[in-house]
Amino acid sequence: MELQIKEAISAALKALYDHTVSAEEIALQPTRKEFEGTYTFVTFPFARVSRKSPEQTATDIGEHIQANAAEVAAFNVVKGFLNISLSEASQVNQFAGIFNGVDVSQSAIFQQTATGKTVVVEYSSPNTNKPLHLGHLRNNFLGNSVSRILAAAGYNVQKVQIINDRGIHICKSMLAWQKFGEGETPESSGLKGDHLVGKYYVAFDKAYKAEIAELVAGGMGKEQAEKEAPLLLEAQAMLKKWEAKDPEVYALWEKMNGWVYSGFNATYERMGVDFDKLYYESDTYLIGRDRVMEGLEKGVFYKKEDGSVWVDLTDEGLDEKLLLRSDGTSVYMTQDIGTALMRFDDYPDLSQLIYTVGNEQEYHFKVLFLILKKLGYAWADACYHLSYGMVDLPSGKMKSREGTVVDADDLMQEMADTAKARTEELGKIEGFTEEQAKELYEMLGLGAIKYFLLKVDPRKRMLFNPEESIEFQGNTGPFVQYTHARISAILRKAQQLGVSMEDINFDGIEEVHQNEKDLIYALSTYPEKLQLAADTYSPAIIAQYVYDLAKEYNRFYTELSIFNESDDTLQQFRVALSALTAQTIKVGMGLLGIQVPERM
RNA sequence: GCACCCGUAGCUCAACUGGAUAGAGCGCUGGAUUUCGGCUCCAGAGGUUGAGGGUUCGACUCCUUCCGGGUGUACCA
Repeated sequence: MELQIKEAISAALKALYDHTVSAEEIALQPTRKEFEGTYTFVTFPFARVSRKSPEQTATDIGEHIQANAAEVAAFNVVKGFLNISLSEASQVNQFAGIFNGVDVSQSAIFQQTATGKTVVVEYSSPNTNKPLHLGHLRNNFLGNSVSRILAAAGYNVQKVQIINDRGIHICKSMLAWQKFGEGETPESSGLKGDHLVGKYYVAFDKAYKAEIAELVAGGMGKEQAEKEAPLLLEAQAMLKKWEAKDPEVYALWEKMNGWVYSGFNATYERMGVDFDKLYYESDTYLIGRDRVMEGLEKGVFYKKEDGSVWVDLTDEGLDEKLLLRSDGTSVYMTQDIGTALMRFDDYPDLSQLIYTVGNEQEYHFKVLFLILKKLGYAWADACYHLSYGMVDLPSGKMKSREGTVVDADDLMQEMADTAKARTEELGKIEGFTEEQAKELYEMLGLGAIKYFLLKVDPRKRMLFNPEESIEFQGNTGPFVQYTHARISAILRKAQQLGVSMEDINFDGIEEVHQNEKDLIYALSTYPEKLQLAADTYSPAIIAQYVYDLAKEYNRFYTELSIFNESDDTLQQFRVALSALTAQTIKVGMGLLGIQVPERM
């Protein structure tokens, strides 16, 4: 529809002013509510070629397309804005075109052509020393949703993560467990594995602080105390033993990481995210080290007197960056080089590698991509840092040492509990089994938190307000879910009454209500919203769209009755509109990783 | 110090990438159901888009200078 209008305008420009602009280059925008029309064409830029005022230009074009394009029923001009009204028939036709039959899942708006390109999306990538928190939730939901969006837009998507399973942090937990744990296990304590390990990470920190205080009290400087506290030295010694594959340390490391993984897996499952492939830092850091050595031989990097290896990025306006320590051990950057290489080895036809990582690491990725380029990898340009803002609490930043971290497991449970309370109060779930009810609470609770975290532009820092996040009204996940449940009730009733969506005589529809036009328009924009979301890696576009669509439907719903409509064809038409709206909500929410219920 | 990001209604967020009188939600005030699910819908109040200058027919959007907030700049990850 939009394309036809664009073509008509393109033809008008050619006929009136002998000015050639392809239809694709014509920009249309939706007409603002206060004016009559569906599409608006801005003529200011064309006053130059028409050599007339913008108003006159708009009028001329309007007259031309009204005369030549059947879709155009009327037009009006306000200043340089040409507002185009579509004919009733063309709007019904537009819907008929996208409705595409009873199986709404096969609607034309969901048919995206495959790009044939493979994209890898990395997300989550936690450290293995403590449980997941609210920040991880934003990361996971964002990465997972972007994966779904890209897949829907026709890409072959692979979801991966790099697990930071080695390093001083895990040694700290291991050491504390050894010292204070008394053999405690997830089974003996009843704690989830990741929470158990996290408990010892905290225990380490506490004991370490105490040691520092003691040393300082004994007259030592604070900085020195922080470096020389016995516990820290022990942890460092343990890391060296690990690198030397000391059997005892290695066994402990495997045992405790195992606990963490099973804890993480339970959390991921509840979150509804998954991965196609896992990378482990303990596998990739050695590869990175080899490549750094190669780069050194090629003269891309240089060595200082103490043996440490550096890259000089001052020509690019950045600093010098360390790649290998003087003792030959690797740093974060080293392993990231290795990880990138492994991925392009694993996926040779990879057209893009997306890193879902917080914006505090922007500098790191800038450097990483530059290094990869300097090493001569042409695919360095295919790397992209999907950078997102931190999640703040009303009290400020989340700080683990102040105990203000919002735990992922706790939060999900809280949301499900709230969903339960709301449903018991207001829900219509008579006849649900206990299983079904539980499933619903999960769907609503998770829907609320996912929607809350995804509706904000990923790049922006956002505020997590606990009270607001569990709200079920307004711009929330449950609001959209409710709309879907509401439509489902309509569709059930239609089926009961034998109102069929088959063989609708669209030609028999003469008058379409404004609410119906608005709804058709909203449905028709799904493909472009999806494309925009894919291009900008922004689930927020989809969240906004789905919300607007739900609101549009609710307006339609209050304004027009379906089953009291005496015209059978109109009744069918409205049921069909409802069915496609429900499906679009379902698909759109699906892109956010949110399920929608039939009843709630 | 230097680099990057952000600043929009009381609060949380939008604004189709330069277009009309800057829109939603929450909260506040007032309305709507002989009708299919009121977790809904409609209306009202609420703005110098942090401030100034510039480019443009036209600026929340681009340039510039300030102000305020954040992040980064480790032989940490």
